[in-house]
Amino acid sequence: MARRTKEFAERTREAILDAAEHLFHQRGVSHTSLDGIARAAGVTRGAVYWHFRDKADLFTAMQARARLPQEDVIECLLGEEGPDAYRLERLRDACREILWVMANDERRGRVYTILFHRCEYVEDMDAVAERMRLRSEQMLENLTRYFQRAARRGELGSLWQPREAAFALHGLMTGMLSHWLARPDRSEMVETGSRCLDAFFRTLRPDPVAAPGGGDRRRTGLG
Amino acid sequence: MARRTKEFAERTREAILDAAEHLFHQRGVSHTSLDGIARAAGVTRGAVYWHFRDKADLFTAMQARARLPQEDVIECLLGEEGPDAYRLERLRDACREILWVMANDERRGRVYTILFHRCEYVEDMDAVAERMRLRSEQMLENLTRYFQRAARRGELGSLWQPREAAFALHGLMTGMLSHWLARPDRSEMVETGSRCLDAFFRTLRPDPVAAPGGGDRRRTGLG
DNA sequence: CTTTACATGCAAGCCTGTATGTATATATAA
DNA sequence: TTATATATACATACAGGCTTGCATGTAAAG
Repeated sequence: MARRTKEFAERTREAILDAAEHLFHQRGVSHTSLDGIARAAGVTRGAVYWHFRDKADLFTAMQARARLPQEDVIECLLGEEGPDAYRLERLRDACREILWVMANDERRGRVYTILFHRCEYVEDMDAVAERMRLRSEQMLENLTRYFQRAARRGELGSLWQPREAAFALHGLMTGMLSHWLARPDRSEMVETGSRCLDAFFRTLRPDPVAAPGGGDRRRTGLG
Repeated sequence: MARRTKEFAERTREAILDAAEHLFHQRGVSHTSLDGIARAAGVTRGAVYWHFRDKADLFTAMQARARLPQEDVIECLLGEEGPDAYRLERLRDACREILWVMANDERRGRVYTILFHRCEYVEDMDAVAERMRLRSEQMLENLTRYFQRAARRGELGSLWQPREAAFALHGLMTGMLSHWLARPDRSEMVETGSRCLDAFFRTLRPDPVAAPGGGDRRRTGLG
């Protein structure tokens, strides 16, 4: 065959990325050959090498395509203004949504499973590893900033310092994601995960609501 | 060369395991060849194939050699009796010790870094992956049981159910380990990690010390 | 003399990178 | 508008390296 149209080429590129995503997920990154990807995509290695420099480049593109929700969510929250900004409930809901996305969005679930359990962060992947580390630092900073502002609003209890709360939440989320993404059955991921988040966020509050008689635990919504 | 003594063979075996551990850590499991391991150990592939069936077998042996502290610790705690049994402080200290071990015991640190970030849980490694999953489930069960007994002793606050506390602690530990094991510098691992654990465990307590007038947040140490 | 604890050699497969072929879309010029 | 040139989007072919698994030595321990 030969050159089709520009949009056809784009579809080829997407097919290659799809194939890579599935094969990386099934067999792991380093056990997947470019030839295997090409054939799964219905093309030859020529096409792969046309669109991507090498496997690491392909991997990066695959990762970028499933633009990970975390960063966006937090940065979005950090940009907020108004009476509801920096309420802990907002952050908790954002975390809950991340769990939901990972459990229900097949692409995100696959890509993150690959990132967690199907690739080795060495050699040609060390650029990827460095990006992952940086993102993680960035996330910690953003969370810390969020908790700082929440604390300024009186949302954070005296038991927690912003930085420790950030580390704890980040660790908690990472651990839960790692746990469930290692398993095919994610039916209880959202439910159990949300309960953990609820419990954790309740402990962040300044007034832990000693459940006086069984009253509701929501604050009156005056903000 | 030829057959030396039995103990010499054992030393050869250890040398192979040492080499494998370092190379897996440096270059990742699937990017490390048995020939590379053999040469790093000062032998040939013949020796490797004599002692181990294949790479997966070698990997398993390497993992087993650095018998992971977690299981032992928890099972040890679960076997305890007496007035101090099932105090949350005991569990917290155990978690803290795990952090310390990972930061200071080079072998454990390396092996766990490999398990977290240097291998792909697929294909020939799926037996390993299954074991990891089972361990994780086991750990969750043990933690749940511990928190149940702690709750029976009145150590657990009403905000937490044992199962959620177990999930949260497990996630928190996994996340923190994953975070720091991805980085060469673990100087603040124990300190920051311990502060997170302290904060987390304080929130588990039945009486969250509502800081009535701004007083100190530590309990009087009669426990 | 047999078994152990390796070393060495060989065949085969797989994967990568690159070089080269090729047909077509598209730009350009006449 | 048509003819031509060129860049595009791949397919194919080739060389080379790296691994693995096995088969076959081999020297010393027991």
